Amino acid sequence: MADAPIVSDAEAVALGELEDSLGFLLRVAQVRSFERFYAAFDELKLRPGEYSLLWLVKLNPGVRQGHLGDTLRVKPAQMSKMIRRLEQQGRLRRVIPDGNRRSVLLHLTDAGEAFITAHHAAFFGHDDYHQHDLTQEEEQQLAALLRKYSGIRKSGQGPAA
Amino acid sequence: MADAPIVSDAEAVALGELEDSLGFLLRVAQVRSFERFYAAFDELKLRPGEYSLLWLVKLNPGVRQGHLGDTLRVKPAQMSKMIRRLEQQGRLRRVIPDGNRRSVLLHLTDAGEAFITAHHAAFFGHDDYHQHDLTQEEEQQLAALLRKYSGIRKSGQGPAA
DNA sequence: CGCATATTGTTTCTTTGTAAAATGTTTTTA
DNA sequence: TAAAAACATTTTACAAAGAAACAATATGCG
Repeated sequence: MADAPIVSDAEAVALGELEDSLGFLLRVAQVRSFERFYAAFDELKLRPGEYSLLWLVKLNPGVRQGHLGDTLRVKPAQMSKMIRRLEQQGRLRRVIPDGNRRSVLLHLTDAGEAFITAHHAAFFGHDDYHQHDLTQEEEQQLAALLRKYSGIRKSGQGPAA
Repeated sequence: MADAPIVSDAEAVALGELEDSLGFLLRVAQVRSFERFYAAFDELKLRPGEYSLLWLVKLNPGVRQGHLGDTLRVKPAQMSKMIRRLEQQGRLRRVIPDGNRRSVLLHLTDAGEAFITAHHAAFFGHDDYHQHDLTQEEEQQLAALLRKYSGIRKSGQGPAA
């Protein structure tokens, strides 16, 4: 069912200009992405944002919680819940620094490190959870266009000017 | 604030391979799309799915509610609420056909037609609510790649085979 | 210093979305 | 032609997401 066609074969609904609407297409693509994610990671009880969050903590040890939330586009209230959950799972450690005791700095536990390593290939690798029909080149094109649409710059690359 | 950079200028969070993750990029792009939508249509009290739904009813008068839900990837329960809301707004008419009295067929009211016409340009046109930096060619490329990712075929175009 | 303002996260409350059961209708089949 | 199964939508109950108020800490300024 995950790969069933969007419209029934019987009588398709005419889309008209909606076929070219980025808002519509982005929503449909994300629903499809979630379906594929859950199909792949269901047994792990992994939620969509969790691996990404842990991944960023690994790459940026001691990052501040709010700063991470800005990056992942997760609102503070939700961030709070996610962090507590990951802490209870024993994958994340919260540190209140003496320098600024309002803030929370994040570190992976050993279990967190192990988790990231164990599922790196499933999340990022060629047996990626995205079972789409894009060629590797198309996938890279799509990623580049989404970054531009969202205003995300690749690491090395500064502003266009 | 809608166009503020994703990460603070101060110290960017390293993304690593997440920069190329379609799952992550699709989510960020959709959040950005919603921000832009609300910025443009706030005063209208228009919700993201409503214009699309009315648009499809205009193009497919008498379409069945469930069939429309499949197309828009909206679950039945939510579909029910959206339809009732649009009916109360006086833009949509629900018709129970004699042929199959389980189903609900949808038609626009005159007010619904007028609404679609009035905001067509804002939703689809060149003064589109998407204030992105893509060229027109890039926008079409992005739309095509999203369709392929999602398994949506453009109207004229049958299966690849 | 001492009060006003800003920062950073958390808690609470409301809204939105989903899953499961219920309702009413149609089709199948024994 | 009843009983059973399938279908299309709605209702209900629950879970996830968002907004606004709250608590704690830090900074600026008289």
